[in-house]
Amino acid sequence: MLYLKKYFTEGLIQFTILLSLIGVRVDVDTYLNSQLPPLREIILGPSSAYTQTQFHNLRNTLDGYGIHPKSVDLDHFFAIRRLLNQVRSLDHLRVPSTELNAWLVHRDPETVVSAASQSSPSIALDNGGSLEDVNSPEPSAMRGTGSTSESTYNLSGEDSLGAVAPEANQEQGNRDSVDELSKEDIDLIDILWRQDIDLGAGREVFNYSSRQKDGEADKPNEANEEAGVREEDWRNGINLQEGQGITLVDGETGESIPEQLSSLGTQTSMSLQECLRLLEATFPFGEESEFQATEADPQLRGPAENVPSTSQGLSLPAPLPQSDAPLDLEQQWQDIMAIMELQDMDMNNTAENTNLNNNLNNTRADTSESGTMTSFGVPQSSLINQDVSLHQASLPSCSQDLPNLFNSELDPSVGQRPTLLRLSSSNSSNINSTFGVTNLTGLFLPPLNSTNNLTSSPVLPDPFVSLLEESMLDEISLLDLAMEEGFSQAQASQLEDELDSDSGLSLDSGHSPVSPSNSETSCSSAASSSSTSATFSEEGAVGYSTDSEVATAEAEEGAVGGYQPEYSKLCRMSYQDPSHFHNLPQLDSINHNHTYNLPLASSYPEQPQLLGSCSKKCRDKHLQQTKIHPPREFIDKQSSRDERRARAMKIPFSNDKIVNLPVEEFNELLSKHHLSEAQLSLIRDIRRRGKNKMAAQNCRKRKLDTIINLEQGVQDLRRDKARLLKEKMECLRCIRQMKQKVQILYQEVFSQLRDEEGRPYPASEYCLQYSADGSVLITPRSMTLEQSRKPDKKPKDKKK
DNA sequence: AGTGTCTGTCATTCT
DNA sequence: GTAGAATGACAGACA
Repeated sequence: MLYLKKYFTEGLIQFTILLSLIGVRVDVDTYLNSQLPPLREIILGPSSAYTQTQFHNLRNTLDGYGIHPKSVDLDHFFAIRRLLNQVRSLDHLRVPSTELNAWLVHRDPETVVSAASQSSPSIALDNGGSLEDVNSPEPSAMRGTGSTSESTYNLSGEDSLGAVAPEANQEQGNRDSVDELSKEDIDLIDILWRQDIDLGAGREVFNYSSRQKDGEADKPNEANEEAGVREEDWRNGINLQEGQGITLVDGETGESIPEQLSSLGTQTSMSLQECLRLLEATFPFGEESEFQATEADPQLRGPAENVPSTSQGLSLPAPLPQSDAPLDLEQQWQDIMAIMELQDMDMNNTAENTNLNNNLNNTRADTSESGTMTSFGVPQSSLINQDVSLHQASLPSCSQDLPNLFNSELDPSVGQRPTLLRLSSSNSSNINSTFGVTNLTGLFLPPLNSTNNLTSSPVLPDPFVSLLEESMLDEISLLDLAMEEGFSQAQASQLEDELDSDSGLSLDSGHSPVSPSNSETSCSSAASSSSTSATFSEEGAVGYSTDSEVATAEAEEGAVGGYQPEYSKLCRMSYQDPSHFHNLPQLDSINHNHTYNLPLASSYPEQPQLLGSCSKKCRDKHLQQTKIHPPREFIDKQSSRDERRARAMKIPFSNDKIVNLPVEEFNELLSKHHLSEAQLSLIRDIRRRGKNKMAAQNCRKRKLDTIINLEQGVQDLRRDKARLLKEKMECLRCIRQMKQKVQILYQEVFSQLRDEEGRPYPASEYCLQYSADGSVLITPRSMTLEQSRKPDKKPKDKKK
């Protein structure tokens, strides 16, 4: 059933995408500002970001059930996680992967092509992955958007967001009354707004709630005809809001207000908001300002230009300087990964259970704390697995609206909402290929984009863009992150294939940390092989052996028969301490014998301990073997080739002594015994080979240690890099804020300046100049800084 | 049958 | 000069 729905939904989404591609714009974003809470709840869940749910803790405390009774996906997620933890408790990394592909499909409200309405409820889609949930199913908060488009909060009264795929099993639950929830959410938002007012947040943050509160009578889904009017109104508001320096006409009251100030919203600090209010009261931003961002990002505006705009002739400035240059999406993604990884390391060093979603959430949380960055507000535990595949069908104006979506209006919505976003490693390439640039930047820099609407100067660099431009996380970063974050084996391997690692080291190619291959496996396999290799034909003596004697000796060994070299190897391998590599899951599957300096199997008295360190299966095998064969034969089986040669040559001391005795003692030992030349030669060969064997083992161990250390160094460097990137983002953000403040103050000062006749100075002819002593001078633009001051300029002290 | 891994061994260099 | 360590290269066993 789910599959049927999936495919059906896929068809719908593809159809919607097709519509958007041929110019029939399906634009959701224009709804976001006025209708945001419902839509937001559709996408991310009910507005409860301010509610302190214990959602985050549930992931760790519960076994996955009962987190959110309305969310089937969440239950599924926790069930997966529970199973995952169980599996991990077995020291196996097995990550069941759910896959989600979120498609952002926009439609043009004017060209009423409701993708959802034209298609049937169950939207099936996805070429690569299954669109399981875009809306992050919240039955109470959303209404089976897949079931009917009109049911989705009646966004504009007549059409709604299409192409949102629901969970099939939530359709019924999603048919709940949206009106009730909308109202509840409105009330909740209003309450929260009041709280935030107390905390100093501006009302601008809650445009929607204020709107709803002011006109609570006209709920979104009450009357379509009213909604049509209101839709037009808020479109005005939006577009004016987006316009730079354009006086905003309130959509409902018709008042001319500098609404664009409000677009700063939450991303500005309180002082800045106060400043904005001051500006709001002082001047209407009616004239062109030199600070206004004049050109929209071509990438962002491009689609909008090709499509009938909803702005009723008003421009969509969208000053997003970060998009001026085409971004390397892969770099973006890798940088994001790096930051996530950093935060993951910061929050949980053990971090075996952390996943990418947690990282995402951590990132969001951090940025939310920082106040001006993104504030996704997605519950940390709500994001389940690691695979997010956001397929963006069209993004005409998403870059402008998406910020708002994820900004203040979105924050409160996601507290309870299990947005099941997953980063699919299998779709990692899809992410790169299908992620719109604006999508990423909009996701992670929404507030900044919004502030750009007001006063951002074009020269202001977007921190994230510059960050992304400069940060080049290597492929190993992504791959290792995927491995560390618990990607499934298939996903990781696929990711690895995609990354086309050129590393000559194949530490983990054969085995995966997920694979249940451990020392026990090797032991058991060796044991099984030993049982099958009952007859073993010893190879001829090689090397320095003295040949005839040895040949005869080995002929005798053949008479003994049944030599099983696996057995000694097996038992010696049991000495290895796998915990040594537990911190490196990539190395878990390497079952080398790192007990290089331990006594070899030739030291017979140690065999019980050797076997004692074997696994149970190994010991059982050993007992069985000892029952069958006499001890002498067993000793032969435990012997190495040199030992057997030594025995054949009747060397009167053990190979252990031959190899490990100091030179003086060794020579003394040789002098004590009357040995033939062949025996002496064999002894020296045995000693040489034994020494070299240990040397080779040590050499390999050193190699491995070197690799481990290098890997650790890479991790450290990656962590440092991510930290530095984060710091850079913060710095850039602060710089941007400061510039904005300066610009605002500039405009405030400039707007209040009057010449002798009481007329304001035209901004096109005059500008303010700052002097070193803090004073501000107004000078004609034609004059350079070095030119003499004009006689009519008015120095004015500037307060900050 | 082909391939990758592990291990032992040899050759060589260096200490 | 010898012993031994270190290491690259090779081959056999094995999965």
